[in-house]
Amino acid sequence: MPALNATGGGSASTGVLLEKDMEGTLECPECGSKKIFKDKTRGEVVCASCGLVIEDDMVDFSQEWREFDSGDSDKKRRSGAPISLARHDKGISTEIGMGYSDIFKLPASKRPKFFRLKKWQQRISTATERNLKYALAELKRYTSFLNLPHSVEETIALLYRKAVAKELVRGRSMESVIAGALYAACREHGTPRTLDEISEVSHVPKREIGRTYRFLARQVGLRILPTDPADYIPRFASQLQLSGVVVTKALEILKQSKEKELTSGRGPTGVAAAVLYIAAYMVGEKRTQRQVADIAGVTEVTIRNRYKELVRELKTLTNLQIEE
DNA sequence: AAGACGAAAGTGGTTGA
DNA sequence: TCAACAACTTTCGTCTT
Repeated sequence: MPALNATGGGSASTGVLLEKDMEGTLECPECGSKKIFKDKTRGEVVCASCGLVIEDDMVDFSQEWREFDSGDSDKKRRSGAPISLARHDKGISTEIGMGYSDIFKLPASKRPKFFRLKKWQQRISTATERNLKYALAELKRYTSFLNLPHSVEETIALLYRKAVAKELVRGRSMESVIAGALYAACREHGTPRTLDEISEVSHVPKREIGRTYRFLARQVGLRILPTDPADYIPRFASQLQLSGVVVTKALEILKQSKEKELTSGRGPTGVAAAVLYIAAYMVGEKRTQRQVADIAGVTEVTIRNRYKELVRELKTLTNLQIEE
């Protein structure tokens, strides 16, 4: 008879039934019973019928309890920041001597020891760890410069970790791998950045980023889909200080041109630029071809070519000349 | 004077033999 | 590996507003 509160079913029971999403997923390897309890105070998962401890040392991710003042926060808060892939240690390691305040809490005689510890901690970290630390700091710089959300940053970090694990970084500059991962992740998230933009922050040539990106995508098994011009439109529009009306109009035109197969095989930025140019013109917030071209990273000629095709093929636009 | 237009030649990347 | 190819760029002269 195991001494287990949960089996007793009595008042002293600290056992709780498994949470909904875990229900039925576990089965006692001893007696086959599906009645599994999670004992949060002990940090154990146990079988209700035979008492076997199926799992111990489980991590409790839940918040302790509510805090009402700063005193409470000291006493009760114990779970730190969430783990993040975008930090080299996932945000959970201890670093000796962060900041300066600690030094002055020590008596002068202990200070040399403090510095020695700090130095040795830096020395013993492995090469990959140091690499990751540096790489992710660099990544942070890129994402903040490009205004990318944290979710994208996490994806990039994950991709980069995969690349490191597969030794894909070898023979390539670290920057180019980050840049490639960034390009891939942005496309995955529907928040694409142009190669030009990425090239600018990373100082990696465009063709290098493209090459690394394709290589990465193949090795890690990402599906490569052509970028949708629609993903560029809101961002370009805001950079050109165009209203939402223009965006709506632009997306509408884009939809029509997709149906006419006018977008396939064309550079997505060029299409986005042309569609925006037309939409702005129609709504009465005209921008010059030069302005749109600069933002989109294409030339005026490309915009002209795209928009000539659009005007020729789309009935809704053929009266554009008449409107002038 | 600035913007739009279009022709022509050049560039970098993809594709298929 | 190489040539063919389409998309895109660069450059430049002309036209329009």
